[in-house]
Amino acid sequence: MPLADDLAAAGVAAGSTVALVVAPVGVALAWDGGARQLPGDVSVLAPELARLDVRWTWWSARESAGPLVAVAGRAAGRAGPRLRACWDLAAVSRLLHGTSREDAAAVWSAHRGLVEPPPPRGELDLLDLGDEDGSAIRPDGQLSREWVAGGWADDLTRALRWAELALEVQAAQESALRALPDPRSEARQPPLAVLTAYAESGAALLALELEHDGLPLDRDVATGLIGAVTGPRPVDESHATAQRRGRDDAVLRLFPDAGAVDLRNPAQVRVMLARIGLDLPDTRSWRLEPHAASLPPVAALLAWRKAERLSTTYGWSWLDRHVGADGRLRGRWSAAEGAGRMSAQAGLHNMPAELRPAVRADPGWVLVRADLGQVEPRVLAVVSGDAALATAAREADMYAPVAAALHSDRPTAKVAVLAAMYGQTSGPAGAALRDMDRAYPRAMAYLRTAEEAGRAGTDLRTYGGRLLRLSRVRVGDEGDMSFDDRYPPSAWGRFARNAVVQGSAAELFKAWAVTVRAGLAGSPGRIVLCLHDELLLHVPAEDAAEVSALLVTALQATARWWAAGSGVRFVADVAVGESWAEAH
DNA sequence: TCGGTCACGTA
DNA sequence: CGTACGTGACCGAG
Repeated sequence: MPLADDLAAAGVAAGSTVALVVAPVGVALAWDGGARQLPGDVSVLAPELARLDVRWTWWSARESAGPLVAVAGRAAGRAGPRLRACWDLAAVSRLLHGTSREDAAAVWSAHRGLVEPPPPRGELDLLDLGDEDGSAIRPDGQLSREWVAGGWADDLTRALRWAELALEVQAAQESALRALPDPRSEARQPPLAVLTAYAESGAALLALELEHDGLPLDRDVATGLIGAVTGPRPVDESHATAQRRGRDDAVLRLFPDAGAVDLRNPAQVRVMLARIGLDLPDTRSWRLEPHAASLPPVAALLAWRKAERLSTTYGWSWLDRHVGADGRLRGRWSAAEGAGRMSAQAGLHNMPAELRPAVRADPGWVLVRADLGQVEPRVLAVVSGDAALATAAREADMYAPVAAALHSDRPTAKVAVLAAMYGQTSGPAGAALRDMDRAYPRAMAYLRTAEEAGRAGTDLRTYGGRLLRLSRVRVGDEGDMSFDDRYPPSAWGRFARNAVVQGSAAELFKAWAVTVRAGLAGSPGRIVLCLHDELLLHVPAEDAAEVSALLVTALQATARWWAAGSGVRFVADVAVGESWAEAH
């Protein structure tokens, strides 16, 4: 009997939650009131699984969906069935509990309210096993270290137990999310936090697909761009050294007595600059910029820095390490980092704009780019419930009405809004900030509340329910506090003020992205890059118009539930081109 | 070999 | 002295 019919007969309704565990020997499914063991290779089972209309629950997309994503692309072809709705316990755990780890041990301990155990290491230590007796849960309530290390994969009976535990965690996570207050001015079902869990789970799956599919990059174009800055690809190490020397000398010649100054050593550069009369606290480019016009050596140094950046971070070794033979740039993706933004390695998120011409569609395909306009101030209008700011956010350009309300010009209005969200304390925004307080009191109060929570060490949640852990741990008995080591106390307030806006915007963005992904089902087009407020899609040329429309309708559909009742409008700018640069 | 600092790319 | 992120070169401690 086909699996779909089997599950239907077993009472699994469309859209219901089914836990999925993928083991080498087969697949285990568990749902409320039933279970199945499906022996066999996942590559054979994958297409049928992908066609089922259920919400897959897995410990993490990487563990369970990884094999399916790899198989679906290969076996089913580019337009084959894709996994649909899911519930990613690791992603939701990060949302609900504000933890950073995604291993099952951390997910489980957060679920049971236990101390987070040490992260699993590569190899099992006998000491780890303690008095484990082979069962999944230890006497102390933690997950078995053996199971966490992959012991669930030994046979289908264990895989099924692993699926049943996933089902338990899912139910607890969902009811905890349902218990959170719905922040929308028009509360609806399902609650916003549950919808956010769906989106965060989908984003974790999307992250895996981004890793698998890669970003199309034309090696020849990239070679031309890099070569124009650094010279031709060096044939050996001495050639590379000579190229570097040539670039260095062109700068050093312009400084008197520069001699053997190492341009890569900021201390030496600072001394060198002092000799031409520039006494600066550091040598950062924004400090040098004002002197570039009057001092040719400084202009040369800044140009050198740009070239050096390209040759070290985005040069030949970058190309060799991260671009595959198939012309795809691949790096590891994370669906939620810190405040909740996606992040990516291999330079995918910080590639210099000069290299964008190298991001090129395959022949017969195009890149469709869409970015959200003024997303953070619009998000602030939604999350703070500020009626006046929401009215401004009904416009395509919301800074125009803000400028009118502040009796200022548009640039000043923009700086004032950004300054409020980012916690800027100095500069020319001061007066405009006081006007902001008068015009948008609820938005400003919302930000101030977040800042005070940051300073006081009180946990916060984003609009979608992401826990921002701001509480400080008491370290010594003298009461010295240590928060996250990254932040000095002076920055805690600014961090929190920004995190509630940036994190909520990231939730909207991911909800949009997974809606777009769903809209691409059955077509060969793919999302190939997520960049905080920008999506880049690789699609057949003949699909360009349809996909462009999808990007807009998906945003409207997302905003309907995300910003329900706020009146805030979200806008996207869409463009099509052969390259990323052209699609701007 | 490691962590800290500086620097800089993107949003 | 606006926030977030990832990356690489250099330095000094171990």
